[in-house]
Amino acid sequence: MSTTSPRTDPRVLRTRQLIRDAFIDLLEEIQLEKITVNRITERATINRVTFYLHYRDIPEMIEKLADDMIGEIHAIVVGIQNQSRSIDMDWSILVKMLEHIADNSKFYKVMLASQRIPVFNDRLMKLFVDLITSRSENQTDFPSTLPMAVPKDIAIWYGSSAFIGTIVCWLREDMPYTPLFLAKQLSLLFHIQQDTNLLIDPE
Amino acid sequence: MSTTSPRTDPRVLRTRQLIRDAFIDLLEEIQLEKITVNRITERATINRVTFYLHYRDIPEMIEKLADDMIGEIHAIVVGIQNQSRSIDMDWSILVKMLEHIADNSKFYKVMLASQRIPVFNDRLMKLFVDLITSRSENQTDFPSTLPMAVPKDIAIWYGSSAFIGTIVCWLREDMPYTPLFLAKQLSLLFHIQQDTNLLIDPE
DNA sequence: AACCTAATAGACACACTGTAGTATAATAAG
DNA sequence: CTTATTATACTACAGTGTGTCTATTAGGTT
Repeated sequence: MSTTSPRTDPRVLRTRQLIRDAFIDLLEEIQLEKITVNRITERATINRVTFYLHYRDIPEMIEKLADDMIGEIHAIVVGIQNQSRSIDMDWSILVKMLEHIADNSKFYKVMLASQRIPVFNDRLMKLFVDLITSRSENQTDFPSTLPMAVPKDIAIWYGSSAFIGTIVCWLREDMPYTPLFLAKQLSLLFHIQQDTNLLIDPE
Repeated sequence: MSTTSPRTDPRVLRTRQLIRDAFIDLLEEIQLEKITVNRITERATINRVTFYLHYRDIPEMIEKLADDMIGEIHAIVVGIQNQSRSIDMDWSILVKMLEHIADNSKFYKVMLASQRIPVFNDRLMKLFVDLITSRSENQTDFPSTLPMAVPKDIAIWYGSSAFIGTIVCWLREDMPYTPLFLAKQLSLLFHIQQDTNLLIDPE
């Protein structure tokens, strides 16, 4: 994303970090609607015009911030997928994800839990949907016939929403459980759903 | 909420309806950030100052709109809870809820699915959390011991998020299933989770 | 040292906000 | 029927935020 080679000027990185920190800071204090470019640059101790050298406006800046953070999670996912193809691949992914969120809890809390940034939620949702979809496709040991059959897309909506929603609640309550414990519970709840139901394709 | 006796002046109701319709209309077309009082009143064919006679600003207006709509859902819930105390009480509630959402799909789609309004999501979430919480308390036929035990709060987070998230996805895809069918699937997925797990209290 | 580029400073036109004062029409109360 | 109240309309204005421009300073790279 933005951590690639073409951007090496330390001044640019410094400014972006200042803007990011100022924004997250403000997001903890005031409503998103009340946050202005004025306030951000004032808090970041940079010139207002400098902001426009990096982002067109606040929504675009938010999008870029989301890009970066989702990029980091994505790197975790593909990293684990490459290093181990074992049965509990998705389990390790979940733990690493929650640890990453815990490490950046201030960021995630405002972007996801306190002042909700829809773009950010969307990106995470897509990530989970893709993950669960590919997981169910690679799954050959599927229970074939059961009394109840839930359309695949509904089951995926259900599972993905449940994951993200639970993480959001966990962040809101200031992470009362360890990432490892929560990952265990989520895994438990999710696999019950997956294994008990026959997922049928909508077509 | 606002449908009570003290407010009978038809002019007030008319103005509020105009504002509401204009807002939902705009929300379908442009980003929430770009919506101004100017645009709303222009679209509503009312004077800009009139807006301020009803709401302090746009966030407050959104909050009031959410109040009204959540009030309607709440009325559905308590209505059914009073008329029937049967085993499938929560099932009837779910169907009626989804039917209500389908009836007001334009409103729900923008407020919940396309342009996310966090306040609205929060209210719905609280409603579901309360519903599931009271449901699990009144449940005497609980499975007592099972190999896995998930803390009650996590299970409630999981279930509530799953419900709302699934409804949101359903709205985004323009309701590809009937309310009745979706209610059935949600009920299925949810009861598997509830009945298979021993929910333990955090204390 | 010379060169490039980021960041700053000040200014500008423009849009939106929030509030004030006044006027008009409809409703409610006597 | 008359009067008080309420909702809305219209105009105006000061304050603030936006986005852009130009010229200048400072930092980093070679």
